[in-house]
Amino acid sequence: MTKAERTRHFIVEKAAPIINKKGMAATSINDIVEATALTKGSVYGNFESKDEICLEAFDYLVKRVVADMSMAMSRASTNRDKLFALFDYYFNTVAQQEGNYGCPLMNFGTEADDTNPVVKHKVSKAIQTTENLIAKIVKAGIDAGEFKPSFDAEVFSIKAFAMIEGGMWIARLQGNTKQMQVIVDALKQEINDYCK
Amino acid sequence: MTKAERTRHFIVEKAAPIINKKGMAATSINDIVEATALTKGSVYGNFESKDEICLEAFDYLVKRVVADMSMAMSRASTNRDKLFALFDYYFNTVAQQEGNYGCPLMNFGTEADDTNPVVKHKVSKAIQTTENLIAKIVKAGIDAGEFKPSFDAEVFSIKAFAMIEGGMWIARLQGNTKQMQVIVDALKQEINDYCK
DNA sequence: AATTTTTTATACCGATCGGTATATTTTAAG
DNA sequence: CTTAAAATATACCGATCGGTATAAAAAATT
Repeated sequence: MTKAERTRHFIVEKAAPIINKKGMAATSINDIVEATALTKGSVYGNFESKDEICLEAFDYLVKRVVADMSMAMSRASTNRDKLFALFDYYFNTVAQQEGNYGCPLMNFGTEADDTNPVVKHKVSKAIQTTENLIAKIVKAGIDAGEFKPSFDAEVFSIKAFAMIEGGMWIARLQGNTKQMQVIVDALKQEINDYCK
Repeated sequence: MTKAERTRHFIVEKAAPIINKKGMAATSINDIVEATALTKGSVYGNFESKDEICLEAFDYLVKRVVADMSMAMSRASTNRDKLFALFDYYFNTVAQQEGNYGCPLMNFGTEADDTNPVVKHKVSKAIQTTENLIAKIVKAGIDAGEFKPSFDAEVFSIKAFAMIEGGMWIARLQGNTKQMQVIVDALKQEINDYCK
């Protein structure tokens, strides 16, 4: 790992939470310079443009969410518990307000949808990946004889993901997790209803 | 209605869709000057700051959504049909891509949640109002003997609103309404299940 | 250790940002 | 029609924007 690679990574690490919080357009190079305690010349020696930093920051944030989520689910043995762990992960991250600036998919996606086709496409793919992940677990549960075959994996994955993203968005704006709790409980209830 | 009042309204009308599309921070006074074909002096003769324009634009957009939604629901006679009309309204607005830049609550809320407490509070109130509206219709349906008393109005309103906001967000990023259709169908299904 | 290459710091670029002072024009009151 | 008041246009402000040329410093190669 060369010095430049390490510095690139360092810059992304410091910039990502700021961009996730303030938005891409509202985050200035100066914000990043201050956060890294580097200079503008150093930043532009490692990145071609602010846009490139934003793209890498997005990838970094998504990778971290995926890693944390996988970690949380890995401890579960049944498919039911995997889904529960997934929902709990989302609930817990949004519940801990400290240093949590919301789901990067939501933040980057909402800003990019009418202005930044590259980011928009990245978010779109991440949405599909997450939904597929949920559907896959449901299907595995059906195959394992854990869930009833009438459990519609596609429909549930769409409903669950939309509800979780919507719920996290509401929780952040309301400043509490009351409604997110209702949503997670309802999703768990639906899973239990389809358990044999 | 004085000239100034008319001009204020005119500016808000022209600025609102731009702010909803690009975001508050990314929309410049120059964007508004161009859209209105006025001059900067004229704009600042009618508004104290860009912030004030953003606030009025938000109010304007929300009022329009509420008006359109009420109109769509007014044609329904039963509470079931009112809920159906509400869901169809959201589906139809997100389905018409032309000139639709997404739900103002979603756009303003996501940008404001970590940066603009005033807008954040406005969005928070609007979320509560919309959820209460849904819950109220469900309760009215129960009272009218239309729905089973086991239909939990609070839980349903939270689930439905989160799912619709999440669904519209997904539809805009994916560029199609496939998943929003699944969501609306699922919500209608749930209502029908609670119909007597 | 010497030298070449890479990385970082300084100083600056034109453009644009939100906002304002003031002159001109338009509107409304008498 | 006159005139006072309100609204609009012009020209400008300092600050900040993203980005760059170049010099100084640090790292890597020999």
